[in-house]
Amino acid sequence: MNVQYTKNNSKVISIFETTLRLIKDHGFHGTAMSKIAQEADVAIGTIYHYFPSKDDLIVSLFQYCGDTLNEAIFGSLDDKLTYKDTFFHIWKGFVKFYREHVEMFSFFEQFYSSPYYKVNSYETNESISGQSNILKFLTTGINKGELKDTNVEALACVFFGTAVSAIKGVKHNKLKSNESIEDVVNIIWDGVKNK
Amino acid sequence: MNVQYTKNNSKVISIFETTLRLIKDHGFHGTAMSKIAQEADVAIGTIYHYFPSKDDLIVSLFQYCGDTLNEAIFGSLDDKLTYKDTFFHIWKGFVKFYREHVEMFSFFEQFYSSPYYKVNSYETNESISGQSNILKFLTTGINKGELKDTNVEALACVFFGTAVSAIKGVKHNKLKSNESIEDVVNIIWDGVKNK
Amino acid sequence: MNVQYTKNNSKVISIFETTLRLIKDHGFHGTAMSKIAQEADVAIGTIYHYFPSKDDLIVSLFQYCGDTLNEAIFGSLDDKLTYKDTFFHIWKGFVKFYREHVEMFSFFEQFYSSPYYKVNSYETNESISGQSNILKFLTTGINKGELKDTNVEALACVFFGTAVSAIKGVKHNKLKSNESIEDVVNIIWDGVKNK
Amino acid sequence: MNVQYTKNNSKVISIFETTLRLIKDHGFHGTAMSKIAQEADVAIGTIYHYFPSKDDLIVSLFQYCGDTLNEAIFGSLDDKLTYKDTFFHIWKGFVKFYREHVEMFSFFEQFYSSPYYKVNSYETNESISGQSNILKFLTTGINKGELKDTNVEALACVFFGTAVSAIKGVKHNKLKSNESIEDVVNIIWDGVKNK
DNA sequence: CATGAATGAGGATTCATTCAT
DNA sequence: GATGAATGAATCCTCATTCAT
Repeated sequence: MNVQYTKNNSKVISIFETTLRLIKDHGFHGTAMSKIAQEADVAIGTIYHYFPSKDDLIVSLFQYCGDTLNEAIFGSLDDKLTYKDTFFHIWKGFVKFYREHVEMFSFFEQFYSSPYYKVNSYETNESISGQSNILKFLTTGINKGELKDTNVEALACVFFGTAVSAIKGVKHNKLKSNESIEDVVNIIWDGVKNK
Repeated sequence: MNVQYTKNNSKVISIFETTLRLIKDHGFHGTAMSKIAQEADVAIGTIYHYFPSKDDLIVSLFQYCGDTLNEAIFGSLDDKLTYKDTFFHIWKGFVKFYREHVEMFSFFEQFYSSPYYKVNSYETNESISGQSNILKFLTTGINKGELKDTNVEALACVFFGTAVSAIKGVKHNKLKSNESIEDVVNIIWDGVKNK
Repeated sequence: MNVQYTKNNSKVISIFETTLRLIKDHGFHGTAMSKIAQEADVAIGTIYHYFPSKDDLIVSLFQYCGDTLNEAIFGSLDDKLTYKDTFFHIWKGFVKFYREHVEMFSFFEQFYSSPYYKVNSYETNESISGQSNILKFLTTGINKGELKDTNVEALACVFFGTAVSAIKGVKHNKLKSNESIEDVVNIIWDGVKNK
Repeated sequence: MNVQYTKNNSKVISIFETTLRLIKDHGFHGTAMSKIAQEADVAIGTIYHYFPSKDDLIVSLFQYCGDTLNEAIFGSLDDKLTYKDTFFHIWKGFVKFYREHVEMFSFFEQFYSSPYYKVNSYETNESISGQSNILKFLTTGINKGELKDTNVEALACVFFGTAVSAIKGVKHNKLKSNESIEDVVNIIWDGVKNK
């Protein structure tokens, strides 16, 4: 199914959101198609009208979440900020987004650690979940001399790794305050910055 | 099931290892009990003789993996190393362990992002997967003035987040060399160290 | 499942009748859902479409049998008969019904002596299996001075006990003729009648 | 297994009593051999040492219960009582016995309405559960002119039917007092007595 | 487009029974 | 005699998917 559909079709949106919610609570395989239909208040046949299979629904949902994420983080960048401020803005935007969209975080987590991930090619996923945008941003940082002159992938590893870990920390109540989160960005900025 | 059992019972070990391998390739729910039995070369009933249910098997497996991990990482610490060297040793030990036990990494990933995680209490999991040991180590670092005087949880977040991310990077072929991994530790050490 | 369904759905009827037959021959637990599906010529899933579980099927079947029984016995009462004649009519109707619906008798016998019975409340069962109708009839008899002025429950005990016993007698070939059955009613009528 | 064993073997007795209790609460098929072993505090192998199969255990248990019943009711008859008094004594003995041995009543109920019953021949059962003794007693009554000159089977039907029904009545709390039970015997005596 | 009854392969679990110690 | 680990056939139930209306 083309994701464009999404924006104009309330049934599809309802299916997406319901699926997201159910997956968060019961996992992929604890979420039956019939349950989705029931909770989204559509007929099972309707889901199959839009999505050829459950796998297809999951993958489309992955697209849907990726779009939402990209929109939220890169849709609001301010050109006038310094590189450092942009770095902080993006990293915190990441964390903020997932704190506000727990189901999506949960979905991504499960998606990446499931066999679904293997089906789609790596590159595809990258662009979907905002990774390629960030890789570009980090490369720029190296070129401008703002970041250490190392392997971008190492920087990306630090960037994403800590972000994901921070979100989990919040989720499981280890990182309790916004302050703690601020601590984390400060630490990694000290790690990645040049000199 | 008592984990002690584990070490002296070849059938249980066989069940554990087989399950680990199957879960890595097919996910939790893609791994049928009958398949485990078949591949572990025991009868289905035998599995149920040791584990009341599939859930129970999974949770016991979690314990088993945690024990193995702890043994591997904290069983070989050298008292004479400097704090920094120990920091590098542990972080790299983490990454090394999972590179050598891909099935366990895969298992943990799925476990934490699944509903199973909710069953066990948070503290339990912490001690199992070596987290509490590392928290202690980081606290020591703060007290000795080796690490920044911030929230330990923030440091832990950086420590684990990057380690996990590095392992994934290796797994998905983004971080290709040992060098890249070295880059990551260097970056975070610069981030967490005092001054 | 709503029993109303029953009367207009040939699949449900087929499931009911098949189950009744199989239970008579092989008992509750000797009757596998798959067997029912097979013999009723529906898919297993279809049974589960109408009944959430085997237990639920059994309980619904209990309702179905109760309805059939009530209809048969109380659907054909003649107002003009004397009390005594009505007494004989009902008692014999009871016996006749079960002689003609052996599977239902067998089912009830098993149902009442099984743990299923405990699930439903006592009153419910009473009305289902025609007991409350008969209690009313006996009470009327006492008030009219046709029956002994004792505890209704004692009368009911005699009424049902002998009827059930007579049916079993026929079933196991002890009571061989209609005459013998007639003997039984005569005996109890002498026992319950006033003076 | 020969029932004689029974009287001198505490393990067998324990198995019997445990089985009886479990069957009362969970039914035949809700009572697993392993559960019996557990609760009777013997090994599964031990049960199979005494009884070749579960069926065999059930049938032996049937014998055991029958023996206990016969002993209780016919072991204490007083020759000097009148026929009527003996009639009352036996009928009430029946009811009393089962009130005091609910598990046995429950067991018999289930046994008779289950496929086990069909395995054993009719005559066998009769003698076991005290039926043949009572048939003799009723025949005597006819010959002496104490009872109506009808089919013995009809009398037996009334005798057993009401007794069983009375026990159930007590069990399910319909017949609340001893008085009510007395009412029942009085009613049937009026029904069966001569003239 | 939308519906939901019907399907049946597949999976978790139970439990009577065996047998080596 | 007694034990209990091991077995695997049999069972209940789930759920993705189809298709006639």
